[in-house]
Amino acid sequence: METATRRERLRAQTREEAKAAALRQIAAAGPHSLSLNAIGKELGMTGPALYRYFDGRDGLLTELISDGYHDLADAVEAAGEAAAGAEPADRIRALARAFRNWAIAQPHRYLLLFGTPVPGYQAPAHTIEAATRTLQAFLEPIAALGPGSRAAVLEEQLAAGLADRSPDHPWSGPVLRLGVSGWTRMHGVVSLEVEGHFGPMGFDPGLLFEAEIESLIEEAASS
Amino acid sequence: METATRRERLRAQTREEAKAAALRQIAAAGPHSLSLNAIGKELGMTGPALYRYFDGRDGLLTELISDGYHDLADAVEAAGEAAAGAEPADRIRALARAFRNWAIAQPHRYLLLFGTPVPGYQAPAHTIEAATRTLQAFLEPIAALGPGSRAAVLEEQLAAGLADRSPDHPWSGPVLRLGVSGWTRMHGVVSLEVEGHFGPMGFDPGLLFEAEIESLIEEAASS
DNA sequence: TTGAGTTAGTTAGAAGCTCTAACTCAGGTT
DNA sequence: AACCTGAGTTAGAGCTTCTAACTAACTCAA
Repeated sequence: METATRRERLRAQTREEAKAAALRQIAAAGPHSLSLNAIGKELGMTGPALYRYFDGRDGLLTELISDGYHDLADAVEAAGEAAAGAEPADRIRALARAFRNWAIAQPHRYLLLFGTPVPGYQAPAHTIEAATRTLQAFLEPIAALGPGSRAAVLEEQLAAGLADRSPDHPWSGPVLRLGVSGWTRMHGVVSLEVEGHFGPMGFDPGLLFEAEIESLIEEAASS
Repeated sequence: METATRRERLRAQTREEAKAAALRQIAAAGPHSLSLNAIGKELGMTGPALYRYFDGRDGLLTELISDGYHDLADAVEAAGEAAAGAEPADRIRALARAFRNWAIAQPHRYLLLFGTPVPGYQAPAHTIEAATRTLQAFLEPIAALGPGSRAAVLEEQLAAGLADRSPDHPWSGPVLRLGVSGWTRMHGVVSLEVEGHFGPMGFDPGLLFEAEIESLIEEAASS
C-alpha cells in the first residue's frame, strides 16, 4: 500500500521538515523556546499555517516525544539483533551501549523523553508500547544469565503487574527486577550526563556507565 | 548581626512570598507556565513590580533552583547527623531515604534541580557547593565500609578530578566511585518515579529504591 | 520638623508568543 | 468546465516578559 497521493506526499514532507526544524530549535535553546512562528518562518510560511499539520504547539511536542520513543526502541532493538549470536553478557553490553549512544548523540531528544514532563501530560498508548519495547529487549539476555531472587516482594509485584497487562509473559520476577534496575541505572548515569551535572568533576561518564553495566551483569549472573 | 531595617525585613518577606507563590504555580502547572504577572496578582501587585525583587523570570527560577539545592543538602545532612551513631550501612540507608523522601515530598522541586535544564544555563558557584555537599555526606559512611577497587581508571579520574578542586581531600578512588555510583542510582530511581515513568507497572518504587541501596552497600562492603 | 534622597509600586507600551476565525486561491476530482 | 477540498494567508484577542517613565510613600539627616 505505498500509494500515496501527491498531496499526501507533500503533506508528509512538510510535516517532517517542521519536525526537523523543531528539533533544531530545541537543541539550540531548549524546549521552552520552541516557537511555531519561528518554525513557520524556517519553512517559508507563517505560523498559523502549521495548525493544519499539528494540533498546536503541544501536539507537535507530543509527536516529537512519541517519535523519540520509537526511535530509541528501534536503536536498541537493532543493537540486540546485531549481537544476536553473542554471549548473554555481551548482548546486555551491546544493548546498554546502544541506549547511551542514542542519548548522548542527541541529548535534547533524550531530555524530551525523560526530562521534566508537564503536569497532567498523558502519553498516548503507542508511546507506552515503544517505551516497554526498549525495556523488553534487555529481558531476554538477562533471563539467559539465570538470576536468583533478591527482593521477593518487589519481584512479585513486578511479575503480577506485568501479568495484568500481558497474562502469559515468560519473565520471572528476578528477571523483571534486573530489567527495571538496569533501566534506572542506565538512566541515572545518562540523565545526569546529558544534563551536564557531572560538570567539573573531571571523569569520563562512559567509564562510569560501563562500570554500572558490569555490576548489573554480575548481579544477574549470581543466583 | 540580626539588625535588619524595617525596609529590609519587608523586602525579604515579599521575596519569600513571591517564591512560595512561584513554587505553588510550578507544582500546579509545571515550570513552563510560571508567570510573573500571575505571581504579582497573587501578592496583590502588578507584574513589573517583581522586577524590583528578582532579575526577571530567569532570575527567579535560578533562585528557586539554588534554594532547592541548599534545602536538599540540608535535609540529607540532617539525616546524617541524626544517624551519626549508627552502623555505616545504616547511615547510608538513612541518607538515601532522606534524599528520596525530599524528592517525592515535592516532585516539582526535584525536577527543578534535576529535570531538563535550559541550554547554556550556568549554575552559580554556591549552588555547586550545595550540590557537592549532598554527595559528600555519603562518602564518610561509604569509606567506613572500606570498599575495594573495581574500575581503576575511573577511580583515578575521580580522585584526580577532586584533587584539582580540593587538593588534600581524604577520599580514596573506590569511595568516590561508590559515591557517584550511589548518586546516579538514587537519581535513576527517584527521577523516573517523580516523572511518573513507572506509571502502570504496578510496583512500589520505594522497594526498588531500597533494593538499589542494599546492592550499593554490598558493593561498598566487598573488597 | 522640614527637606532631600531612596525605593516600592504604578501605568504605558514594545515585541513576542499561541491560537481562532475568516478569507483567498490553487489543485485535484467528477 | 464546475465544484470541492485543503493549504496558506491576514487580522485580532489575549496572553507573556521586560523597559521606561512617573508617582507616592517611607527613611533619614540637618
